[in-house]
Parts: sequence; structure tokens; C-alpha cells
Amino acid sequence: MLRSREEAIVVSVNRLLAEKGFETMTMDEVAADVGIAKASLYKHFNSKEELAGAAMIRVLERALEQVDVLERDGPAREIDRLKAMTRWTLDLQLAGEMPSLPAQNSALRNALIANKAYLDRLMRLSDRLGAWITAAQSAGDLNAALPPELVLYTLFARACDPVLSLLKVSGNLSDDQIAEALISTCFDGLTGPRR
Amino acid sequence: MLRSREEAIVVSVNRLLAEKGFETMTMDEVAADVGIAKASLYKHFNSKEELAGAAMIRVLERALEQVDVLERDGPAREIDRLKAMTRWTLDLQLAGEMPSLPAQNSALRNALIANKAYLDRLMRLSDRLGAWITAAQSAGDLNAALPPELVLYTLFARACDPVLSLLKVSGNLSDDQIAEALISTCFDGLTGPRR
DNA sequence: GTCTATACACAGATAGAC
DNA sequence: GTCTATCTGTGTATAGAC
Repeated sequence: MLRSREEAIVVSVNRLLAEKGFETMTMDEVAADVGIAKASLYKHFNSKEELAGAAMIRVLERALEQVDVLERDGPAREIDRLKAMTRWTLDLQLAGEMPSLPAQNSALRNALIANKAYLDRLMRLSDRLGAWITAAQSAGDLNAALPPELVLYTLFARACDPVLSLLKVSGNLSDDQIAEALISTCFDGLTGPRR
Repeated sequence: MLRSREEAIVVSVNRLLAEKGFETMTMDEVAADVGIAKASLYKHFNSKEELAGAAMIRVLERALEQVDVLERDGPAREIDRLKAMTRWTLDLQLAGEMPSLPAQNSALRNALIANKAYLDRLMRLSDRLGAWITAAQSAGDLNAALPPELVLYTLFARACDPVLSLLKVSGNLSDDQIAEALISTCFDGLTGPRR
């Protein structure tokens, strides 16, 4: 029951991070959302940074599980697996469960680069996706002129692309149309698949 | 001299916003960076939101000037003008002068949508770019299946793409290589121009 | 482990002299 | 308009009873 309580906390943090970002989210909000007192939060997590770190770790672990699923039951070609992973992150965003990544300098970023558990998951995920990327480049399905790290960063960045939320509030497209359009622009670019 | 002082303030804010984001930037830092007392800041701008708004407006005005330049002396095809504008925003980012946009909910975003001067510039810029976008789609240079607003949002989002800063800290590419690579992935996608 | 109450720090904004 | 000094609110974190 301690585990399930902490799970409930992390779920709330996940959603609040997605909604407001790390700096704007307050521990009072988290406590209110979970339905416990703020002081109780600190019995489970020693700081706001540690709490956010736990949320980020949870997302990375879910991503690693998804990589396993795709490797077992997914499409054969690596390019299609990469597209499936991208679709997975877009669906997470659309569900409001993707915490916004700390791209710029922030207190969270400094805490995360000192968080061994977080870095471990991040590197494992990078390695798995990196293998797919180089394979897809060898197969001629990804532009081989692009540095693999550029491809990796681009896919990571799509996981928090503000274009999705802009399209969502504009209200002209369904969630599925948004996801498909973003996959198209990510892999085929704005010019589109034909030339 | 009041004008030049305010210009100096906005330049500092621009850089600090690019470096740390709105929530993390403090008025004390701004004052220290400009070299005046914090109270003096408030003689020029009534709030932190207003100050950041002035910085955003300045960027939009520079962008509008750039649109004029390209319309006068730039390439003939709209697709190439859009690429030139993208390159311009990437160069701004590389110079550390592009304030990070308030994609998620933040105090700044709420202030900006109530800022008439800001919204006016944003709409003017959107209209100018929107005309290029539909023209490029008609010419077959942009994927005509994509909603123009999606293309517009995608270009706006490239102006604060975290991929750029990730590549910059990794240190493997020159600034020019980074800019060219990002234009390539934006317009031709990860799969590249050939198929 | 949960709560109420509070300590502590810091950031946005202002007062008032010059 | 610039300064020093200060007010005020708020957010992280903790004390201590139960």
C-alpha cells in the first residue's frame, strides 16, 4: 500500500508536470491533487526535484517496456518501429501524461543530470533507439547523412513538441489526425513524401 | 536616452529569457545584468510579464523586418523564403537571442494573450508567412495535404526547438552544420530528400 | 505515516529620499 | 529616474503531536 500510494503520487505529478511544467507546479498542488497533506509528500520523496525525477523515470521505464513490446511483436523494419515509438510518445502527449522535458536550464535539469537512476534509464533507451536508427540508415530508410545523435534528439524532442498542443487547442483536427500529421512532418518533412 | 536605456533592458531580458526561461529569470538578475537598481526597472516596465512581453514584441518586429527584406531582396520561390526565415530563427537561437516561447501554460502565456501589441505583431507575422505557405503548397513545393496552420506552427516551433541546444552542447557539429541539419529535417524530414 | 502549524528563503513589487 | 530599504506574498521544507 506504500507502493500504491507512491504510484498515485507519481501519476499526479506526471499529469501536473505535463500541464504546467516543473517551475510552475507547486507541492501544494500535488498534495491537493493526491488528496494528502503536503508534509506527507515529504515522507515519500525528499524534494521536489526527487519527485519530478521519479516521474521522469517512470516515463522512461514505460518507454523501455514499449521498446521491448515492439521488438517482440512490432513491425520488422526498424524505420517502422521508430515511427511506432514516435506514435506512442504522441499518444502519451495527447493523453496529457507526458511531462514537459527540461530543455533549457532549470533546477530540474541540474537535478536530473545528478540522478543516477534517471541517467541509467535514459542511456538504456538511447542505446536501444540508437541501434534502430543506425539499422534504418543502413537499410536506406533514414537519411544516412544525418548524425545518429541528431536523429535521436529529434525523436526525443517530438515527445514534447509544442506543435501538438497548439493544434489541439485550435480544435480543427482530431487526436488521430494530429498524431498522423506530426509523424508525417517528422519523417517526411514539410515538403512531403513525393518530390 | 530613455529609449536607449529601455532598449538595453530589453536586450538583456532577451538573452536571459533565452538562457533560463521566464519562470527562472528573476528581476534581480535583469537589474544586475543591465547594471541598474531593481526599482529602476519598474520605472520603465510595470511588471515582469510586461517586460517579457516587450522582449517578445521586439523579436516579432525583427522577424517582420526580415520578412520585408526577403520579400524585397530574397529568393523568388516562397519555399526558399520560408527556408530563409527558418534559417534566420535558427541563427537567432544559436546567438542565444531567441527567448524560449511559452508553449505550456505559464504566467507569461496568460499575460501575452492579453497583450494587444504582442497579438497584433503575431497576427501580422502569421498572415505574412501564411501567404508564403499557401503559395508554396500551390506550387507543389510544400505538402498540400498538410493544413497551413500545421505548417505555420511547425515553423514557429522550430524557433525554439530544443534539438538545437542539445546538438550545441554535444559539440560535434559547427553552428552552420547544426542550422543546415535542422532545416533539412524540418523540410525534408528524417528520411531525407530522396526515396 | 498522517496531520496542523510554522520556519525559512526568495522573488515581485513599492516607499520615499535624492 | 536612480538609488537603498522594505513590504508582502508564496513556495519549499520541517517540527512535532497523534
